[in-house]
Amino acid sequence: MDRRIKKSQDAIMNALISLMAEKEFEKITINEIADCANVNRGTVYFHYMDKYHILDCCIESHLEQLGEGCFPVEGTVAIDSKTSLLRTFQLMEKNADLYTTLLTNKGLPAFRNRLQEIMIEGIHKQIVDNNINLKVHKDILAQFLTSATVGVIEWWIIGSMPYSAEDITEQLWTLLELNQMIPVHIVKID
Amino acid sequence: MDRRIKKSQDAIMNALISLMAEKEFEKITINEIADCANVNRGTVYFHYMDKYHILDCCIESHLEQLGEGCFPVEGTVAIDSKTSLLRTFQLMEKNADLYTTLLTNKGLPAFRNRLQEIMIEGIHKQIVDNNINLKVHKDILAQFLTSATVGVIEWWIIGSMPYSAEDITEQLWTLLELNQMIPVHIVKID
DNA sequence: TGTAATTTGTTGAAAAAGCAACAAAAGTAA
DNA sequence: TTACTTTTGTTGCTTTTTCAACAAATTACA
Repeated sequence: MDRRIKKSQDAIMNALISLMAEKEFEKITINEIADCANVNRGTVYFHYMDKYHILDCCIESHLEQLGEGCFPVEGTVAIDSKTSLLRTFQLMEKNADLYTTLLTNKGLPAFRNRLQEIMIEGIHKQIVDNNINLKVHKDILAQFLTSATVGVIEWWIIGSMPYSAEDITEQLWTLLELNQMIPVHIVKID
Repeated sequence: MDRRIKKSQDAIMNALISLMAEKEFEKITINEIADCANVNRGTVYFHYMDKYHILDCCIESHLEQLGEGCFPVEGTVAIDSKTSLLRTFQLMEKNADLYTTLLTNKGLPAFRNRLQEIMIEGIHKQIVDNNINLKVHKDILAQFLTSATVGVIEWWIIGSMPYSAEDITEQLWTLLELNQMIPVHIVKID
């Protein structure tokens, strides 16, 4: 890719993020974004339809980075191993400001939703791979586990990471394991 | 000025400085500079003749900034007041890494020389303005005072600023005052 | 020494970015 | 509401930047 494209897009997306840290997304104008990115307004329109499009690309870009950094399996942010989960927490810890902004800006569950969407793909595979004999429907369990996980992640990052990445991983992993096992135990007891 | 020009030039000059912090100027190639600046090699040649030209521009640019930040009188880096001197030390303290690099890179007295050149202009005016009745020729005194001052600045910045900007200013100012007075006293004693 | 690998300048064509100007839309305030 | 200001998209044109390719010069090294 032409290095000018990457430079401009990076500048524009970073500008949006840094503006979102200061003010509500709806109150941000294309002019401000262009100024903050030190880029001509025309350049913004050259790459993006509107600010919602920029936000989408921001989210995808950072989810992609999160995926690359944390998971060998491409295209999925899944909980397919304990160390993957740990790496996820560590990467979010490192860019806490960024993710806090993406998660807390008023009236914008976009990032949260996308994170959950992608995670649910991964967890489906995970459940299949583990060949767990379930009494609970797979889709229900998947929804249950991803909601729980995303919820914990969100709570942890917004609350200024009250535990270390290692601790939170350990605790969450225990819960995830427990919840994947419960159906098996029930079967055994029967 | 087209914002692309400023962006490219800034990137290229910063690249040179950061490379100079790592290795000898003579061993730096245009390729490295372009890579480090994240700019096409052609862009470097579009703005500069060669790496010496880049270095010149770096030096001028930072001397200009030093002048703007420190002296109301434009175009001169002069010791025309105690607070000006203090501001000079403070600005250099703030960008100590940069100035250390410019002053210490092997076999490159370019910055030092330019600093002295500019300072000598200012000190000439200073001497005239003060209407000091001198037994010593003006040009000799100017050379004497600028050499001394630049020497102290260089020693201070390279030696990791062993005194605060305030302290070094106070001490140096005392010496400068003394040396401008000496001829006067001699006259009086006579 | 001689050969290979880098670096250097330069070129031309294509893409991106800049800028100014514009009408339309949206927001503000009297 | 009406005026006024700002923002929004869009357009045409210019400049900068990129990229790839090239021969010449320099450097590395066997």
